[in-house]
Amino acid sequence: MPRLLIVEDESALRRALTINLKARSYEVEGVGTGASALRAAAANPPDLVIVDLGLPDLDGADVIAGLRGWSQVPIIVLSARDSQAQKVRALDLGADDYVTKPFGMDELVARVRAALRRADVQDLAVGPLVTTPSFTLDLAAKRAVRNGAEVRLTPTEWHLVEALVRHPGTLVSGAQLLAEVWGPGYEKETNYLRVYFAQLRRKLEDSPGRPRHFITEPGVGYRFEP
Amino acid sequence: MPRLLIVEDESALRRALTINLKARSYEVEGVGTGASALRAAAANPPDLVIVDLGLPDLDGADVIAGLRGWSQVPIIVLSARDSQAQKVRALDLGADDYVTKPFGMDELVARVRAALRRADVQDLAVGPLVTTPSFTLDLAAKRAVRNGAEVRLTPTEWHLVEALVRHPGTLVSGAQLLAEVWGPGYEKETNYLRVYFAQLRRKLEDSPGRPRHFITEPGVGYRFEP
DNA sequence: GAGCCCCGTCAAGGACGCGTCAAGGTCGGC
DNA sequence: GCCGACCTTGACGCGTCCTTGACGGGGCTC
Repeated sequence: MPRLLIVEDESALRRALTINLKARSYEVEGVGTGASALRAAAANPPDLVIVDLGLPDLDGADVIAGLRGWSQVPIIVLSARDSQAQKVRALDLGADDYVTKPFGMDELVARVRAALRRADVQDLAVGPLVTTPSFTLDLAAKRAVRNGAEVRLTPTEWHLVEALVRHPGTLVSGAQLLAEVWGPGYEKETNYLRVYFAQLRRKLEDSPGRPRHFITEPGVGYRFEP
Repeated sequence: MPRLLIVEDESALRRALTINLKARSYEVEGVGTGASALRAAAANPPDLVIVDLGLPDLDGADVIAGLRGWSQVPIIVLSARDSQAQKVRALDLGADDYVTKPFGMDELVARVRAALRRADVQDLAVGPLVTTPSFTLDLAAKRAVRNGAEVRLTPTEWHLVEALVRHPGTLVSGAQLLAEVWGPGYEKETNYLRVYFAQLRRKLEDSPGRPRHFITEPGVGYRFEP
């Protein structure tokens, strides 16, 4: 479980980040000032640091320089959109990546994962890779591979796969899948599920007629078997 | 790949310099004393030397004099702001350029490049290079080369390339690209992406009709394939 | 064993997204 | 003030994807 250190003075945003990353089972420590960030990093070295460039005491760039003095830990910078110069300087000082505010949570998580992967840190948190004997799915990169060849999935197919794969081994009701992929109000359109699961099985299963991974539980819903 | 020798007693700064210059694929050797600097330069002549004037054993000026006794290697001096006299003396002794502390990394890199160019050292190591079988991109220097010829990209094209290339192999959503290049509020202007990717492909791809590096994932976003 | 329900399959239509081209419009340099 | 480079915007054709309907089969109930 990788440790993250978040340096962000705005407490609302810090809280939101902490909660969201903890929900993805990272270990998270949040601080509000540059000085405490350097102290915290020294006391308990994190696997990755997220730094806001606009801090009250030190400049975010000073934090990066301070860390880079002794540590190779990956650093992701949060920056306002209009501070191009600051951003460049942060990268020059040794930041690994940056995210422009405002940003989506999933985007930030994707960068965190990528940075940890580059740094060769074991990222056990909801790995983007889903593997079965028949195929491999990379949910983050939206890539599917079967027998060494890439398989193209349409957006709706991806959405459906994601909704199902998030609960491996357990059963998901048809209504739940419909509501998640097509939105509330589509709970009755079980047709969609039939059509799309047929396509998914044709694209991913070894013998679409006898699916081994996308399994129908008659009268109840569907189940993903890794 | 030019070799740089860094002479700096403050270990945090020495490390920061080393890491940052290595990141630009220079070969870097760092030492902390004037004596070891002269020894290192004699053992393995560098293409450029960066010297801090405030050293514990020898004065930085002595290092310059020691080098100039037998070598024309370019020398860049790091000096505190208030030591004007020291600075002049260093230049008199044969230093080529100086940078006043505190300095930005990009400034130092610029001087390094300039000094190497003046010294006619092949400076191939210009920053983060992105290479594909069809073309080469130098994001730092904003240069694109295809089939040996330089290709001009407009500012927006560079911005878009940068936003995409930062995640090689993985998918970037259209909204994300739009927000990063054109700013928040432009997430719906998918027109821009179509127009600009068409231009990029025409400028960089071998067969723009069948792009191999700037790939569209229909309904989702775009992907850069190195 | 007949009827019903649920599921899988197939095909056709229409909608949507993408690539392409071309025409204004804006900004900065000469 | 003119010219060129660049950005924005609209229109059009094409291909893909989503939706929808019909059909058939298997299992369960009666």
